[in-house]
Amino acid sequence: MTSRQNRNRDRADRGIPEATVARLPVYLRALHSLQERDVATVSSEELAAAAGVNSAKLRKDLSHLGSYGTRGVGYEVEYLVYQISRELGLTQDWVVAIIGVGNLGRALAGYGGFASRGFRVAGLLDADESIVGQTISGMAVEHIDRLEDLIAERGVSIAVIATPAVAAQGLCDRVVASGVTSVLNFAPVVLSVPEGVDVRKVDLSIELQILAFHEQRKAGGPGDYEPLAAGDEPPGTTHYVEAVEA
Amino acid sequence: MTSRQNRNRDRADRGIPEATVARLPVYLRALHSLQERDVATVSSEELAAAAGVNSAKLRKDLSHLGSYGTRGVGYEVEYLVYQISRELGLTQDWVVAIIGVGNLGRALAGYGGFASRGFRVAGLLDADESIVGQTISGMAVEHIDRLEDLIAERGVSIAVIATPAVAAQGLCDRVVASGVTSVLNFAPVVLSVPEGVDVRKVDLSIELQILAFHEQRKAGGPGDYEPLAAGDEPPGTTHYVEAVEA
DNA sequence: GCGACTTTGTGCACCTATTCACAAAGGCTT
DNA sequence: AAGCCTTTGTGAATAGGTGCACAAAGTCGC
Repeated sequence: MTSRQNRNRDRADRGIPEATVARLPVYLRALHSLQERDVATVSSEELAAAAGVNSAKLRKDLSHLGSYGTRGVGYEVEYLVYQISRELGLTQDWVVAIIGVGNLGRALAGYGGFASRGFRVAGLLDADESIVGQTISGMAVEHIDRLEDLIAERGVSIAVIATPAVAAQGLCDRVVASGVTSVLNFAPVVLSVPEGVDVRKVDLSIELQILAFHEQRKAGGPGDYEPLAAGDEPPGTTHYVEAVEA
Repeated sequence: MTSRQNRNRDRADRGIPEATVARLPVYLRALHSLQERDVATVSSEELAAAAGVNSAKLRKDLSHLGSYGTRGVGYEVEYLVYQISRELGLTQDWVVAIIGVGNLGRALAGYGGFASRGFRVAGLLDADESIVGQTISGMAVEHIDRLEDLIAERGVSIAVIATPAVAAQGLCDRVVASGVTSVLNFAPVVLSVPEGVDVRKVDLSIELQILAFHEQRKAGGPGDYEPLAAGDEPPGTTHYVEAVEA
């Protein structure tokens, strides 16, 4: 029934679940690492272990792309790499601009994982005159005034915002006004954008806070020792605030 | 029924959904920003807008902590800040070690969002002799050999791994062996840890890949133009691989 | 002190995601 | 060429998360 000829049509093309999309890059990385070790074939069990998920989930995820496995054998690594890459859109080049060249921007500019997966950094921009003109990872930092020109000239399709929080929304607006519809935001603010623009957020401190929550739970949880009897505290007293505010 | 005296007991203490936990830090940030503007009271509608979620979700999330709002009025900002901080465990100090002092490690070391939310960076470690001894954000970089000592001496409870991929698992093992049960991993690998240890992953390139997927969908999606007739490709041919491998 | 108005907290229905468990499929051995 | 063995792909059950819509609760003006 599923001959190799019509596999592409068999997959439910327009409906890959978001949760699956978020895991595909993880599978892809595991597959690349298998490729480096010259592994030609992998079972769902092995690949799932390498990706840190359970094997049923992996198989269901892959089944959304089509039937790329062989029963009794497993998946052909190379073929699967191609199919996932294609589904994620990594077989084409994406032009990225990095806005804000502080430590984080520098880390991003030098991150090998971008270039090797179809992402080409075409511009580094900053507002700080003392940074503009510097060469970072072989690329000159340009002034933020040139943002709109640069997006248009170089065909930027993804903007990475790595600026302080206060600057982020304004820059996001400019970027969106220039036609960019995908933004990766590292600034600790919620960006508001018009319909049709995708924003993904990476927040360093949120992850730490989630860890702290679980760590606290392991140690007994809040309320067990009641650091101060908060429930009896009349609102308006302020002394508890200094515990969390720098 | 819910007098202020027994609010703490009213909340369903041991069952805060994971999805809620992940949003609490976002609410907290929005609340801090309201505090700075001297706003004393906020409705679920307003706070939800500031946090970028819908108001029913916000109310349900907060209801998991207890009943901290007043019908007809809203939530008292200061009180809510305290309750969320306490639930997340931010009223106590967390001692953090940053392992790997490349650009990313530096960015993390200098990130203000840590210090101001109960996270104290107590050590910066690296294996590179030319980095050891340097002062980053007012703190001397120490040699990775001192990892175990340092964790024990300073009571490190959270380890942040910001090293190249190859080094990450080995360092993670050492950190876990020293008793750390919370790890924040920036290296692009899946870390395996024993039961009881929490790992959270932040992956810069995965987020970009997810954006690329959606960007591609906006432009018509894969399969619409069929860059090459992949379904008809016999497995074993390799020319498509160079499209995705650096 | 009362009624109108606002806003919370939540029951319910829906949707998405996860996991189990197994029939169907394919390869390999004899 | 037949049967055994492995592993996929997926139906069905379960769990988890979201959002609507509204009753309950509380404030504020008069």
